[in-house]
Amino acid sequence: MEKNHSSGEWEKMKKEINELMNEGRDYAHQFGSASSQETREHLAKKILESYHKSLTIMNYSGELDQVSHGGGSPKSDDSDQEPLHVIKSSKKSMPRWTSKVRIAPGAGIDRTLDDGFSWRKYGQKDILGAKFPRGYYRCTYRKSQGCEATKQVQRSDENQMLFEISYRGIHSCSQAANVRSNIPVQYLEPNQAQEHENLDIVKESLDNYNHQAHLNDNFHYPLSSTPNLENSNAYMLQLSDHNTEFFGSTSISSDLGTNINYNFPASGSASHSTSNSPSTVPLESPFEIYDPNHPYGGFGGFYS
DNA sequence: TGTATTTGACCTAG
DNA sequence: CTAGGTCAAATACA
Repeated sequence: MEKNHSSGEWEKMKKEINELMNEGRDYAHQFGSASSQETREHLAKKILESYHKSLTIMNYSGELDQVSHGGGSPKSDDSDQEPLHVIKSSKKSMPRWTSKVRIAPGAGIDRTLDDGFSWRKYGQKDILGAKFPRGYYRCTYRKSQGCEATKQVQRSDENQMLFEISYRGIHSCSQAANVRSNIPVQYLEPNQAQEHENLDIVKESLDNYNHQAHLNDNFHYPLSSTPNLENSNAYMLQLSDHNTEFFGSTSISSDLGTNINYNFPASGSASHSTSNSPSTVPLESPFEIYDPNHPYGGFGGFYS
């Protein structure tokens, strides 16, 4: 993707965005240790505000020149999609966010990685520099309902109990209505690398974002329009209505320590979440630690 | 027998 | 050319 902004302008924006993001991160951090519901709600609002401002800046950031959705998805893969209207829903422009999921000693992987949706594995790939292969999953209902959602599951190198799950695309299948919170709720640990990574993504998506925001002058930020951000998914759905690329990052942590017998990826136990339980995110899962009902939890410091 | 997973080949962006 | 992402035939499983 090309960057269309003058470097001066971009630097300025970058700085502001960075500050706002940091602010949001701090709030998110506090959020993690907040005891009272009230405080958490307050912090959640602050978090949203910070990111709202960031988005506003991005939105404001200037004219967009030519669309460059050259990226697009390579394969005929997308061709089974209905014809697009204004903006092609390229893979790159799909909403994307990442969850870090840590498996708890007692909980099985299946459970831990079960986000309530049904996924079918369609590939696995060794990733350069990563000890473990990355698993590629797509929604089971892709064919029957044309659901484009996909996810990638990557086990962390250092911490074998940690999985990074990248989601892409919004579920348009019938499950979407049933699954309440497919995004684990947690705060993001302050992390330099993560910050940089996120900033890069901000940068990368900026053009796309601006362009699309431009096309949708009346961009409604869900902050006010969604009285109850029941979950981040709802949030994403809204954004996706505007074809806005954004990303987020949440990280789940829990106490752990022991090894558990796990055979990702070979045995495919990674995430065969045959959706029987949309209401999962069970109590014994690590997710419980961070009140899954909390409206804003999913922002975990970085959403984009 | 139908559905899901595995896995090597293939495709494309960078 | 390489690495990441996807396809699709073969295989496993219920």
